[in-house]
Amino acid sequence: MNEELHERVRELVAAVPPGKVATYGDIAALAGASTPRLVGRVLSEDGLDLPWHRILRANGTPAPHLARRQLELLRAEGVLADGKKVNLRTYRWRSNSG
DNA sequence: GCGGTGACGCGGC
DNA sequence: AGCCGCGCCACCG
Repeated sequence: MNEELHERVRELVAAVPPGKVATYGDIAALAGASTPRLVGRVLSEDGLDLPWHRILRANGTPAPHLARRQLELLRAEGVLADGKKVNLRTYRWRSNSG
């Protein structure tokens, strides 16, 4: 595995500011990963020391097994969710042109 | 090398 | 609103 890529992901995830969120696809693209799945894999290994809760799926929903946790932590940062979905148009880190 | 798996994402029905 | 298939790729048995 490319440890550089691994670091890139960590850096990017850590770069997401409080009150904002990013998608796996965004992180993957910025990190240069060929697939967003790699992002999830990295977080599953070292996400413990990262603001992993700021990473959402492309539709604004968190991962099912972390959904409750995700939304709870985001809520503490001011990121409100509609049920299980977060309005990326409002909270997405950069690229929120719309 | 092969098949199954998974913090994903898009298209089709 | 749910279900399926494909692409993608490292990890595991």
